[in-house]
Amino acid sequence: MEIQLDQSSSPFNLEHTLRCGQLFRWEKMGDWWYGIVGEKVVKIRQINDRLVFQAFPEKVYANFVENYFRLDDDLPFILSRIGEDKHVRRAIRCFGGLRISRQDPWECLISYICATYKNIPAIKNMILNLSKRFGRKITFNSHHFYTFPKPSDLAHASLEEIKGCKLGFRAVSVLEASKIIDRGEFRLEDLRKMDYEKAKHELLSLPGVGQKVADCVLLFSLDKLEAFPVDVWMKRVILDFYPDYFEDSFVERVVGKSSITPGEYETIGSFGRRYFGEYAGYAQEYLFLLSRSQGENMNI
DNA sequence: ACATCCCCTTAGCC
DNA sequence: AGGCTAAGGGGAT
Repeated sequence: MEIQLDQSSSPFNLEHTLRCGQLFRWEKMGDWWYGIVGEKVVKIRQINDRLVFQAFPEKVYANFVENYFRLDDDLPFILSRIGEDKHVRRAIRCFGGLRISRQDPWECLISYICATYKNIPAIKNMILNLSKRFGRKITFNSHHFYTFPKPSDLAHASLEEIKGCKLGFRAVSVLEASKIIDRGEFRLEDLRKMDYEKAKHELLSLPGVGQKVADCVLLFSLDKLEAFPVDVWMKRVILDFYPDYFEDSFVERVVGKSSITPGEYETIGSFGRRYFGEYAGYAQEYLFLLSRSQGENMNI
């Protein structure tokens, strides 16, 4: 199957989208990207304006790919809004066509609980371990892939089994959150129809979910494009590019710290939403990629 | 080689 | 209330 893109009305860059650190389940082999999405392996490549894809064991159609990569977002409009800022405009020139993905909320939640205080290669490794141990094996093009475990798979695992996937202290949060989701006490899909603030408040009640994890889940899986995740990279970028929007004492206090308090997180996050508007999450992704590429430490 | 720091932070303690 | 600290283990320097 393939999708014909119109780069002027609907720009898309597969490479930037898969390399920007929002997704942990994609790997490039030769000219093709292979990813595990739900119960399927998806193989995809972009050749100029063509997106060519194939899935196994079940087929997927254009609407599946369009939904996953949010090709329904009006990207030219979004970029014109956030691109009023000169730093974001520079990021857009470098990484135009980057899109936020629409992930499965359950997988996204567990992935970002695992992401706590970890670098991206290590996060990928933990998720692969969980999937090998608790997911389903799919062999395609003579490569082995493993689907992401379902809530009941993790909820009924022992703490030791989950720790065996190299999750460290995150294992307790992953197990407890899985039990809550599996028992039906927390319905992730219900968050989609709530506003950003309410949905975030709900997510914060889950173990292992702080503001950063909540914002990532809301942005990458629940259509809250105003979510503005603040990690150490984003803290640096914001204080570096926009110091005049904060009190001098705030900048002085926060700039040298490797971690930030919940209050400081809120200050930076609400600046992002106020300054960039309803598509703050898109601005965050462009700035995130820019900050990481500048240091040349693209350990993604 | 090898030590040391860092990591898309959270939660528990005081 | 808010500052301090511990918590896997792998990657980067």
